[in-house]
Parts: sequence; C-alpha cells; structure tokens
Amino acid sequence: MIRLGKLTDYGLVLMTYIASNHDRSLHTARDLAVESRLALPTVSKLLKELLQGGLLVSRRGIKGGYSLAREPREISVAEIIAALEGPIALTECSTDVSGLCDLEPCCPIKNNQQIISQAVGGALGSVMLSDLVQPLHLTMIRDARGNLVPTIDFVPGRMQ
Amino acid sequence: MIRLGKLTDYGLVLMTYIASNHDRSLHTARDLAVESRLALPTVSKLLKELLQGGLLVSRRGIKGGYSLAREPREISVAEIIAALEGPIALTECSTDVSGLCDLEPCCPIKNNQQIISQAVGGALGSVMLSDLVQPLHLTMIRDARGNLVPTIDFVPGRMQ
DNA sequence: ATGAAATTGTACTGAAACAGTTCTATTTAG
DNA sequence: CTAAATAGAACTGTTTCAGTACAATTTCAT
Repeated sequence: MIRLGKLTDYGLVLMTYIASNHDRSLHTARDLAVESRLALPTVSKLLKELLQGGLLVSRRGIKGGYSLAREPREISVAEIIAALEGPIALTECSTDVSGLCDLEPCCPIKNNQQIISQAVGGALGSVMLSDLVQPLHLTMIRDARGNLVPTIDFVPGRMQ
Repeated sequence: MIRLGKLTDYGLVLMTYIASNHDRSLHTARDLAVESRLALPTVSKLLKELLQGGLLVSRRGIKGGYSLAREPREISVAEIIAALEGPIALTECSTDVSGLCDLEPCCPIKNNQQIISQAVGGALGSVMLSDLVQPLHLTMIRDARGNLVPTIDFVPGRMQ
C-alpha cells in the first residue's frame, strides 16, 4: 500500500484539531497531546515540522502556543504531507535531484513517474483542511467522559 | 514524501516495457531483466506478483513467458500499485480491518483518511498504462550518446 | 531581575519494513 | 529425457522510521 508515515497521520490529526478550534486562543503542545491522546514529545516534534513548513505560527514563552498560519480553506492536505514527509514524489526519480539513479541517462519512465506524481499531488492538493474539519464538527460531539462520539451520518463534502 | 517502494517502481518499468511491445510474442523474465537492466531474480519476483494480481498471463515451460492480461488502456496504474503493494491506503486506519488502532472507537479522522485515500486512489485509477507508454514513444528519442532526449513538448493526455 | 512555562534544536535507540538473493518444485517444448 | 522457463517459499542484511530524551532559547508574570 502507499504508505503515509504514522507521524504524518498524527500530523493530520493535530492540524484537524487546531483547525476545528481555529478561533480559539493558541494551542499548546501539551493540550494537543492530551486531546489527541498522543505522547507529548511526538506532538512537539510534529508541531515543529509543521511550523517550519509554514503551516503554523508559534508564540514562544509562557502563554505561548501554535495556531494556523492561514485559514483552513487555504491549507491543502498536500501541503501538510509535504511539510512532514518532504516533497510529494513517489520515487527518488520523480524529484529533480539527479545522480540518484544509475539508470538515469536512459531511464525510460522518468516522465511517466512525473505524470503519476502529478496526479497524486493534484488529488491531495484539492483536498483542503477545511474539508477534513467540517464533517468532524457536524458528526462528532464530546460525551460526558470526554470521548468523541459520532452523532450524524457522514456527510460527504466535495468528495463523492 | 509519499514513497512508493523501489520494487513497485521497477514493476511500473516492466509493465511499460511489456505494454510497449504488446503485440510481440511472450516476454521472458530473462529478456525483461536485460532490457530493464534489473537483476533477474528481482524481475522474476515482480512478474510473479503482477501475475497474481491478474495483470499478466503466463505460459510455463520452454518458450514460455508473460504477456498482458488486458489491453494497456484497461490497466490502471492503481491496479499495478495495488498488485505490488496491496490495497491503496495511506494508513492502517484507512483499511476496513479493525482492531489495529487503539484509538479506533473514538478516532476523529477515520472518515477523513478515507477521503484522502479515495482522492489518491481516484487519481491513480485514472492514469492508465497506455498513458505511460504513449508519451514515451512519441516524445523521446535516443541520441548519439545513448541518452534519451525529449523531442516534442510534453503532451498531456487525460492529465492536466 | 528571577523563575516558570513554553517552544526550538539535536542526538540517540529499538523495532519494523524493505530490497534483494537463494533454493527448490513444477511445467513444457523438442 | 533434458533444457528452459515459470511458481513458490524462505532467508538476510540494510535502511528507514517511530519514539524518546536532553539541552537551549524565549517570554510572561511576579
């Protein structure tokens, strides 16, 4: 299967959490760790990378925290993945870095791989963070024990 | 980056080779290994998997070999990848197998991951093997030094 | 100023996945 | 019956990844 690292998966969770309370004040790594039930060092590491990718803005010191750099509508899933896993390319050959493949001078499918990468990148670029958040808000509520439980059936947004 | 295993990459190369000479007689693993400059055991392994995935048909014994099970137009890149890497899913949570994630009962983004996987799967499902073969034949020639050089600007097929 | 709370950066380690190989069995044409 | 090919199973070294730990820096509050 086309694997997206677990950490990237967690990163999507975190971004969804932040986006779902975008208006609220800054989110600390500690709070997000509790909400997402992930280990704090892991959350901290991910937030750092998302910050470096320009998807979050941070405020240091006490009362610091993270918040989205842009509106959820303006952040694509492709950007989140790229921030955590590097440029979206299916193989080394798809990148523009040369010298990695000894078949490069006569590689018959370099263009093809770019086609494929472009298809995947386009698909991920058309799914926005807001597309992930909306169904969350409409279908999930927090119960007495603090667990999120579904309340309404899944309503597809722009996806079929 | 979203990584597709090297072997899957090689598999795409092999399928492209076979498709580019689809009319010709059967292709032996040995011939394909020479043409693709890959090790024979590797090629053999890949062809076996592609066979099991229903993308190739084989003939055993001397004068045996492999050929496409369907026309290049009818074989999608998604199928090739699925044959070599299993079902296209970005994380374990995206599959329908349950019990893999301890957050499952209250996982807030299970639906979202299905959205993403669906987007990627759809993109890969719309790129056909014939889309990979045609531009290769039309736009590349081999120059004096044996390098493949583009001769015509990239002509997008169904891709934008 | 000083301390607490937060982000930022670097480095390490155990585990899991992957690439690639090797060996053996089976089939088929001559 | 033999050579040539596919079919299947098992093994191993390498690499990558997840997760952790620790030290440095910044900032608000007292």
